Amino acid sequence: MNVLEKIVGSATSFSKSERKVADVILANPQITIHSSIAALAKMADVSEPTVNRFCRRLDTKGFPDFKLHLAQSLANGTPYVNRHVEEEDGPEAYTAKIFESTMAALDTARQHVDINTINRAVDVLTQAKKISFFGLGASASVAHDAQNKFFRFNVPVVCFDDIVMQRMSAINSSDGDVVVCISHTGRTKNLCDIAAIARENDATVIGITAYDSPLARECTLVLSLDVPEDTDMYMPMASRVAQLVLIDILATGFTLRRGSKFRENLKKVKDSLRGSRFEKKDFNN
Amino acid sequence: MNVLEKIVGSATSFSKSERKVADVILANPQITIHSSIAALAKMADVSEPTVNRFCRRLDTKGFPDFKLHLAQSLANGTPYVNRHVEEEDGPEAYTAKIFESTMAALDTARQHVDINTINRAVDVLTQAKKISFFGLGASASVAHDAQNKFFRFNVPVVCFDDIVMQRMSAINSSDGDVVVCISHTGRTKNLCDIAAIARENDATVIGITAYDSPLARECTLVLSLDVPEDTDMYMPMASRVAQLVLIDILATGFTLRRGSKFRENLKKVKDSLRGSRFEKKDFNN
DNA sequence: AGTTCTAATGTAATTAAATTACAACAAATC
DNA sequence: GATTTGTTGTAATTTAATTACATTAGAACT
Repeated sequence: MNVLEKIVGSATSFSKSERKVADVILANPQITIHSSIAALAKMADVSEPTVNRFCRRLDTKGFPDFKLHLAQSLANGTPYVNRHVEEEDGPEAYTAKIFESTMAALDTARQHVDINTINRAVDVLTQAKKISFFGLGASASVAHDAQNKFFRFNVPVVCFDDIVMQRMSAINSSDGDVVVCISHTGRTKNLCDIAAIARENDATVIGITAYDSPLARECTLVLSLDVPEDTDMYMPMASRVAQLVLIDILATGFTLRRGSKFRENLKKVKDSLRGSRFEKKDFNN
Repeated sequence: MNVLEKIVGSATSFSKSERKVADVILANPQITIHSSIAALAKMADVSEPTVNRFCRRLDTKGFPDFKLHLAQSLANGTPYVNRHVEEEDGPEAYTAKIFESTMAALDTARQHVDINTINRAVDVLTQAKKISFFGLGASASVAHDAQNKFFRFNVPVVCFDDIVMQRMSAINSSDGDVVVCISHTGRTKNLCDIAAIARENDATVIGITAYDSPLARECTLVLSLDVPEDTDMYMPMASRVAQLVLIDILATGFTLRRGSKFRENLKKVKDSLRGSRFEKKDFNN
């Protein structure tokens, strides 16, 4: 919890003089961080030790330390806020807002994601005989992306964005196979069925979906992101970015688990593209 | 520009002792902000005034002021330097690093993106008779995602991740058609060809690619993101997230341009999914 | 209402920290 | 090799923050 919030939060437990200090700080936080304890004391019309005591009450070591925390609060506060796009926004406004709310979403995702589950998912994936990525609608592109990452690892990977193929694939799965079901809401009936079928056939099912959703119930392992989606636009935006980052994390975990020798393989995959590309030097003349 | 970046940036202009100070600070920024000038001087094995001069060189009022700036830099959570995944990172470390470097990438993308071009791209897209999204490899999933967004707008949209189809589609394009080519490097030969073909057939070609790349040359409009990609993992990660956000921005711009009546259409598309989903109430009992 | 106790606040002294002025030194130039 | 310029450190000074203690205000109890 940042200091500014803490000041507001513990407002009731302040004494009269501490109140005065709090008010001055909240009114001019930016000035506060560049003031000495004497200047602030004068502004709040209290003595210097009162300011010092105020700082200590907020679990800081003293005034300088308090300023440090305050500075951090101020820096943190502004950047990543979830701002909604409004009807009258111009290109500048909506561009900024979408970038910022996406970053905000990633920030909350980072805080909510369960490292332990990620680790277990990586475990499961590294030991998989075959990995299947299933997604529908907007999540289909996430599934494709996942396939694009994991096929580089020289593991059998498939990706289906079609219920019929998914269903057939699920029925054919067996012990040692891993099925990754991707769905933001976790309420798509067909995908729930498919997860159930895969599990009945002894596959390990990893869900990249909402915690406490019907799909989550069907999964062996649930990777939940808890990203607040801006539904004003009726399109999945931030949630899908978070899903992709999660895929990146799983893929990274995978490569790290495999060790450095394996990483050379990845380079080979990348190098294989050379022929199909313009080299930088070709272009610079 | 934040202090950490500034330290890295002005690395060359430092003297020998200042270098020592910079190294110590970059290595333990968190410790630095809680140290006195004496402690830091000792760590860097220099005198106190040297540290002070170092602070002043970075346009701060002195050491305490420098610590304030440093605290703010750190607070942003965003990466400074060396947020790359290391061999020995555990799940906690690599998860944090990937989230942070992705957010950092979005932040730089936001700063570099040209609003004017975005606006023109939205113009072009709203007036398109048909929109085609082309991508190969990792960019294919971005193209799919774009299709998933734009088809909701009731405009003819196609998406191909296959050079043959792309080529045929490009040849058949005509005045009023918009082709969006997606490629991080902008050096994929086949895609450059396809962009050229589309333009020869009077289509407007929008490139989501690197500025100053062969592909960029072939495009009518270039949306450049300038995201520094961490190539350690040999996989496109941050760049692709930035591309997706850009797609979100274009889609949002599109809906805003079309006005509020149009937005009701979007809701209808979303509502159409209802039958295929578990309702929240169904699940809660 | 008066007394006593406790908590809150301020004053003054102390300590710690940062900055300045200046001297010594190293490296570069003539 | 001398001189100049720039860099670094030592010691003195100044400034800021903290502590110890005294005072006051307010609450609780007689």
